[in-house]
Amino acid sequence: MRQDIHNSSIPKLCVSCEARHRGICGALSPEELVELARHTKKARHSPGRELIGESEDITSFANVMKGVVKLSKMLEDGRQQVVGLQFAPDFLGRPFGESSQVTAEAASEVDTCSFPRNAIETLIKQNPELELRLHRQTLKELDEAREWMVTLGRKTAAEKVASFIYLIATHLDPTIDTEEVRSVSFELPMNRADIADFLGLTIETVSRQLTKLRQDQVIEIEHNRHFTVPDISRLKKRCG
Amino acid sequence: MRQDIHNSSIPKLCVSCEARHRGICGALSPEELVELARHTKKARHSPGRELIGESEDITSFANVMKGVVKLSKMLEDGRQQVVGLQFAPDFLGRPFGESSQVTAEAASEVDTCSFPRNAIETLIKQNPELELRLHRQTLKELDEAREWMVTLGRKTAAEKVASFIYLIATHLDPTIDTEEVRSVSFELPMNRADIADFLGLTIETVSRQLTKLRQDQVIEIEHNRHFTVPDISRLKKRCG
DNA sequence: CGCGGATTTGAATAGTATCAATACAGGTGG
DNA sequence: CCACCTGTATTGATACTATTCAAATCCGCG
Repeated sequence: MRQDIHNSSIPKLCVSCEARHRGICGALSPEELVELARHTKKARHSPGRELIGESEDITSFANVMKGVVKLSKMLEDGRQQVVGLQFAPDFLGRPFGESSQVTAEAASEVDTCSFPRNAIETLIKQNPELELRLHRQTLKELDEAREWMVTLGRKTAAEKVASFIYLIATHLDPTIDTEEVRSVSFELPMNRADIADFLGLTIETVSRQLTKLRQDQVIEIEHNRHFTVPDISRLKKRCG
Repeated sequence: MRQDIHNSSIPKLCVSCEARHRGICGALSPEELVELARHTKKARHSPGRELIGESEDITSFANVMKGVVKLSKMLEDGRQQVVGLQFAPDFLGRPFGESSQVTAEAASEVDTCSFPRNAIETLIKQNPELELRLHRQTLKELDEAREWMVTLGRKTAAEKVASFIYLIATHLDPTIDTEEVRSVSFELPMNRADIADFLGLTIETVSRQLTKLRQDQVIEIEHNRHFTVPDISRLKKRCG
């Protein structure tokens, strides 16, 4: 747990929360945190649990505290595309009361810390730094979306799958330095169907490409979900 | 030209500019407009002209006043993906001094109205409404990016090409009502190679799909660039 | 141990890319 | 005015990648 000089003045709820450092709560003073914490509610969600419905009015916002949330869109005939993944301590929800146009769903087990829309809107009005953080988060999501557009539009199935594993590995462990040879190990926060929907492929193709990566000893897989990448730089070379 | 009550107090430059209505300049008071106009420079760019280089420091921002700007990203081996299109009166440039990670290039003939980064940053500090408009623009770009991710990841070549024509038609003429049968006509603001890079296809595939749409009388094409869509709703049905 | 869902593997097919050739439009110079 | 040239777009034949449909295997769990 990170220690601050005045931890005592900070809500218990917030003391060990990453959102207070890298997330939007970093914009808030201890007093504002106390005020916001009065309205927050922590919750745990199982995989598949829908957090925000497509084009649904958003009545509350949330910080992702643990796990991965997938944002997806669907075509009328049922084809689905995952358009974003939110990791802790990302912010979930859309400012300005516009409808979101995406479905947010827990991909893995997810913990959130949610607060009513008007609580955050009141804070935005009195603290411009908060608005700035929200804008930065939007810019980050835009960058990630565009980066992924390159993957969707221009990479082969093999490169897509490699890129996906690379993305997950680097997001779950932000300390990864790709320069030095380094081994990483992690639990995949989603199933093959979600991966396929993220990559614009079928589950079968995803599976085949995973098998190929395993045969080439770029990755090791145990129990379907536990991945080990013995040499990140070798994985990165496969991302195209 | 739109008329305002106090047109006289507004810089000549701005009087007939859409950015003052739907763009970011709408956040500015006449006095602020005057101040900003002191530093602005109108410019015309030919197709292919690079406006912002990838991961280049951005020293100036701009409004797109006419034409279409394409935002693209490239893989090391030269594969390219167009990740966004900016129409008048969209804003071009990135707040917070972060590098942009995308290349902005005039797709058609483009007119811009540009101003130095510190001019806009000064205005942001004194006018929170401007920051809000920029945030909204970012949200709009994020929505468009995600919408396009569905197209890239989940649509067939035929649907992609139909979606592209639909996108261009609706952006060039925002009054289009898809409910009533209506004919639209427009100049494509980009060549086949750009379309292919936007759709994640090859030029040959784009061409074949255009031919098919023409044979099915969903579109008419004259001189390669001039498109007519006799019935928008029929085009929309092909977008998947 | 056996069931059901998730994942992998296999064979056939469809869709898109690639490579090559042709057609077209716009501009140039005789 | 026409022949020519150049860059862009279309069309054709073939190769290859990813999908589809089907079957087998693995895994967690009662």
